[in-house]
Amino acid sequence: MEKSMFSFFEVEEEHDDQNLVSKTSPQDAEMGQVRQENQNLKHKLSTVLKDYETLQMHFNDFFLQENPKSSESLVSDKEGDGNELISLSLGTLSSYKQKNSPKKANYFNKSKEGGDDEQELKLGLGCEFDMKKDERIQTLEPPVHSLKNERREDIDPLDQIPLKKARVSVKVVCDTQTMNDGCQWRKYGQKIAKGNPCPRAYYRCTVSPSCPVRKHVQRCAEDRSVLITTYEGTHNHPLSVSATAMASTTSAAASMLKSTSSTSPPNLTTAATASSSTTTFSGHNGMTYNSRPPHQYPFYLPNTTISTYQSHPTITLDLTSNPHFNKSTSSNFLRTQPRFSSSSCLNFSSPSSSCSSSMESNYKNPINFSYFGRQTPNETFYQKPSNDNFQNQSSSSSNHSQETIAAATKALTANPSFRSALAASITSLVRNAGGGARI
DNA sequence: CGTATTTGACCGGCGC
DNA sequence: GCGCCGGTCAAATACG
Repeated sequence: MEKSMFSFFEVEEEHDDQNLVSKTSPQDAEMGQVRQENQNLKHKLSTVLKDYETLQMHFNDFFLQENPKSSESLVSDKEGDGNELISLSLGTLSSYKQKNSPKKANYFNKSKEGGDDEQELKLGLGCEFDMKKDERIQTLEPPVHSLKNERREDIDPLDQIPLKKARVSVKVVCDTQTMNDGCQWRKYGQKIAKGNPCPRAYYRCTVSPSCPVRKHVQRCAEDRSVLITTYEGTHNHPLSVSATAMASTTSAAASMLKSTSSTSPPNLTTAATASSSTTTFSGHNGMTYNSRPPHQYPFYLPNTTISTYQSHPTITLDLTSNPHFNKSTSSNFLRTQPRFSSSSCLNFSSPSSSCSSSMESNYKNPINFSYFGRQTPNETFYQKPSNDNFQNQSSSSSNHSQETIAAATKALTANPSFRSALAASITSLVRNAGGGARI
C-alpha cells in the first residue's frame, strides 16, 4: 500500500506539472522542483504512517475502554469479519467542548437544558485521538456556521473574499429522481439551469422546520445517468444514522473546503475570485486538485474537485467513474475505480429506501468504502453491475473489509474532518447492516 | 382535508 | 441601468 501511495505521488507530480497554470520556469527546473517536492512528500508520508500507527494504538486503547467486550483490535485484526472489524462509534462526545462555541440557536430546544451536549448526536468520532487542540475541537460542526464564525472571529486578511455558503456536490450514477440520503426533503422549486436541459429541482430539509439545509438535484447534461446533488448549509437538528453518513461526509468536505481556502489563500483565492472557475489538477487516480500542490492538502479525496461558482465555494465529490482516469497508471486500486450504479453506490438510505437493491447491497456488505473511490485489486464486484455483484460482495467482504479499513484508517490520519465523516459513514453502514440501534 | 408537488412570478446578485 | 440567471416564494394543483 505504501508502495501504491508512493507511486501515486510520483504520478501525481506529473499531473501537477502538466496542469500548472503558469509555467514560468523551464521544464527541467520545474521537474527538479517537483522531484524535490516528491521527496518531501515521501518523507511526510512516512511521518503520517508513523502517526497512523500511534493513532491506531490510541484508538484501540480507547475502544477497549469503551467496549471491553470486544477485545479485538479494530484495525490490526486480520481474522474477524468485516462487521467486527469496524466498531467506530458515532457517539456522543462527552469531552467535546466547543471552543468557539456559539450556541447553536436552532438545535432542538429541549436539548438545551443540562447535559444536552452530551445527548446530542454529534457528527464525529466518539473518541479523541491525540490530535492537536484545534483539531480536537473540529467535529463536523456545521460548515456554514463555521465559515461565518471564522470570518467573524478571526478574520484573515487573506480571507476576505466574499464567498457565500460552501456547497458540496455529490455526483453519483443514479436512476432514481433523487439520491436517497436518509434525510427528508421537500421540493420547493424547479428551474431549467443554463447550459443544462435537465431541470434542476430544489429541495429543503423538512426534518426540522428551521433547518436551513437546501439541496438541488440535477442530472448531468453529458450523462443523464449521473445525478448531481448539491448540498448547502448544515442541519441544525439531530440526524438519523443513515442521514448522518451523507451529512457528515458533505460537512467534512465543506470543512475541508473551508480549511483549504483558509490555509492556502493564494492559490484557492485565485480560483475563488473568478466568477466561475474550477482549477483542478487531475491525479492519475482521478483525484483532482486545485492549483495547490498536493502536499499542501490536508488529505486527499478521490475524484474531488474544489471550485467556485458564483462565489459559492464548492467541493465536488465525483462518485461516478473517473473521467480523469489516467490510463498509464499501474496502481491497482486506481485501476479498479468503480462506476457506481444506482444500486451499488451511495446508500445512505434508511431501510425504507426506494433503492431496495442498494439496501441489499449494504446488508450483505455493509462496509462499502468504494464510496470513497478506493478499491482494492481483488474487488471486481463493481465491474459487472448486476445483482450477482451482491453475492460477490458478500463472499469477498472479509478481505474487502480489511483492506478498506486499512485505506480508511490511512485517510483517517490525514484529516480530522474526514476522520469524522468516515467514522460516521462506517458507523452508519455497519449499524444498518447489523440492524443496530437507530436514532 | 392535510400534505406534497408543480410552476409561474418575483427577487437579488452579477456582469456588461 | 439593464438584462441574465440562480434561487425562492406562494398560489394552484395533485395526491392519499
